[in-house]
Amino acid sequence: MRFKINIKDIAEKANVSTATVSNVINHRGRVGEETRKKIINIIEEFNYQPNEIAKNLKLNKTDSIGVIVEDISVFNAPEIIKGIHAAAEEKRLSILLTNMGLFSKNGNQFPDISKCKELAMPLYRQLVKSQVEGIIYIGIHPRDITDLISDSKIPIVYTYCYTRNKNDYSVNYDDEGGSYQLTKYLIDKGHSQIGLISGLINSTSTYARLRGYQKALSEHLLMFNPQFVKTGDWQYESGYRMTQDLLSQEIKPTAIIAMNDLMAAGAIQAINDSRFRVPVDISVLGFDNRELSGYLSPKLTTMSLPLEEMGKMAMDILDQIRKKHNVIQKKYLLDCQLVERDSVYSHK
Amino acid sequence: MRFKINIKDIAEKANVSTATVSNVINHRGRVGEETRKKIINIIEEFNYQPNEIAKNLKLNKTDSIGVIVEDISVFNAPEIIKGIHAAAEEKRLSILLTNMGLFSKNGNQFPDISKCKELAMPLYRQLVKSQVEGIIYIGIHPRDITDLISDSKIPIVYTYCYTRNKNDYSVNYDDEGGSYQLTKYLIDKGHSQIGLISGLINSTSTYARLRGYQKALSEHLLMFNPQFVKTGDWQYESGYRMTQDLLSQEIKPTAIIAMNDLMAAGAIQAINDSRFRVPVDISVLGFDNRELSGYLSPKLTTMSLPLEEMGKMAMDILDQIRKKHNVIQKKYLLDCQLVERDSVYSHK
DNA sequence: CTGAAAGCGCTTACAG
DNA sequence: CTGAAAGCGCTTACAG
Repeated sequence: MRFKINIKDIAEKANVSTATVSNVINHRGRVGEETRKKIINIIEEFNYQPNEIAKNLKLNKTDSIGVIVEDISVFNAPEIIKGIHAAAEEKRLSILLTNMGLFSKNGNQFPDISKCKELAMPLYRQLVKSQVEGIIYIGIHPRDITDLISDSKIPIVYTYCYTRNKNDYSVNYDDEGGSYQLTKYLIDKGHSQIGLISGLINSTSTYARLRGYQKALSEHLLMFNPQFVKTGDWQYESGYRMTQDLLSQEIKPTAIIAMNDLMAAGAIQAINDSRFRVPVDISVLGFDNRELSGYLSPKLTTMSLPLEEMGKMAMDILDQIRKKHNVIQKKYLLDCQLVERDSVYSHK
Repeated sequence: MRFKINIKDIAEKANVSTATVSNVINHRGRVGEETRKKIINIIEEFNYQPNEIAKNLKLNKTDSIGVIVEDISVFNAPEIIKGIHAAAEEKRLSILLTNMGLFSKNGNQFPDISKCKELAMPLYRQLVKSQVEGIIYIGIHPRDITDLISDSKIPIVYTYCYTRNKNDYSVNYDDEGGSYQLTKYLIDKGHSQIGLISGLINSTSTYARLRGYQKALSEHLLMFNPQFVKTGDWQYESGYRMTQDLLSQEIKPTAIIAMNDLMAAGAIQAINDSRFRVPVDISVLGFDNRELSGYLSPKLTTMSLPLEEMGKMAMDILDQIRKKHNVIQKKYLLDCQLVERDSVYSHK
């Protein structure tokens, strides 16, 4: 006695062939109204659910896509995955999720590409065997991961990371643009002495954000003062220390942009611990719009990353490829959005 | 011309039967060393990956389990999923993840069970069709969801939520114990006037935490003073307001336990905005150990939830059931752990 | 409108 | 040690 009922059982009970049952389930072929009703009833009576595995094998498609996330406990992952799910639901695709646990295993440093490969390939192979029709790879940090997965037979869209390969798809946010917006926002509020606390210098984001900062400055004919740029390491402590540095200088900035919210939290703390106040004496801006930014004192004005949209976009691209539509553009850059809160003072 | 190579292709190229190829792939049956080597070489040459879908159909098992998460962007989800993945990897199981997006669609209120059911059932059915061998259901908030999914043929483990059904499996953290620990910790530091800002009163957690608080008090022969208990709604603002209430009373607490970190953040802010200081005048404790707790000023001492362990445990239980082992215990309660930081003052 | 039959890519009990 | 054949639960082109 089998545990699960199958299409043959239904066919027998209804005194029809499996072909007919299949036709009514899939609303195809012409089936007499009588027969159809009888079959529907039996299906409901036995709560029959067709075996997708068998269907997939026969049809040689799975309507499923794989996701490899470098680390699900890093702040960007849940929102991106959420976007992927929203788009997948719409397209009736299912998601096979795998987690490398890269951050947990390696800390905040980027492991070298070969180490990543070692972690990623087993997951990739597992997804291939499971016949996923596409893969979304979610990076832990925007960076070049060329050749992590070489010449895949199934399409891959990289998000929150990218490759140098012209044929690879990637969707990222506009780091330079976000930083430009932040700087311009400050300039528009009358600031001209703007400090910058950068992330680690081996990071693509750091450079892009630095470019955005310089671009806004030069467009508004403001001098770029290297003294105002301090190198942090993305962590709270470095935001604190670099702010102390900035405050100890002869000429002090009237505003500080930290390249992420964690360092901005450190900056606020350093200022609060000094004789200055945020934002009246010194404004502080963050980047990322992480949860904590809304609970600092004062609440932090920061740049929100289009994470959910990135997930959606990645899924959309995969779907286009799946449908054999021509996807012309390979590299996407989505806009960030300013979140105004209470940490910036207007001098106008 | 097919795109993918299959076992038959390999068999032909090696001049053997598919049975033999299958035997070498699965290390079963006796195959001559010569033949084995020849086949291995061909497999590698063509980078052949067996089709799991076909294997699954034949073997009538999928080695995959489904996860239904009520909302992946709620703070508890990523860590639980991480734990699930860690355990799944070890057991060589794959994860089919689905997201209800409950919070995004409904806000912080608990939607009624019928609304949840409407959202959950399609995901459940999809997982059943995909032949998952078990399901882990991750709640948005600890609560009773009896009958959300009724008499499932495949085993379900509920985590971060539970049912009244004696036969259902669930794994949760010990709310009462956590709250007891927190209160006792304060008492041990010499506090006797301890304020409490609760969550919404329709919440199981709120009651369990209240019980833990009262238990610690009475065990140490301290009076329970209803004036010290204020009802919040889990949000920052309510923590702020309720703390103001507490501060305006004749007898002021020397410490405040907020039932989550968000309200604790509000409490700290309210105290900082008054003539008192944290922690010298008033200590503040949170619950949940969310990321922001480490960036408040002062850094918040709080209760860490065993999220990753919950995920692991849920996966372990499913694996036991899958292996037809007898799983005696149905309901699990995992311990929370105190995270000591800077928001508590010792009066000893 | 309905059914018989082939086949998707595997595995396995059995025969040799 | 190796292979022929059946079968997992579906779908579909074809015949009637």
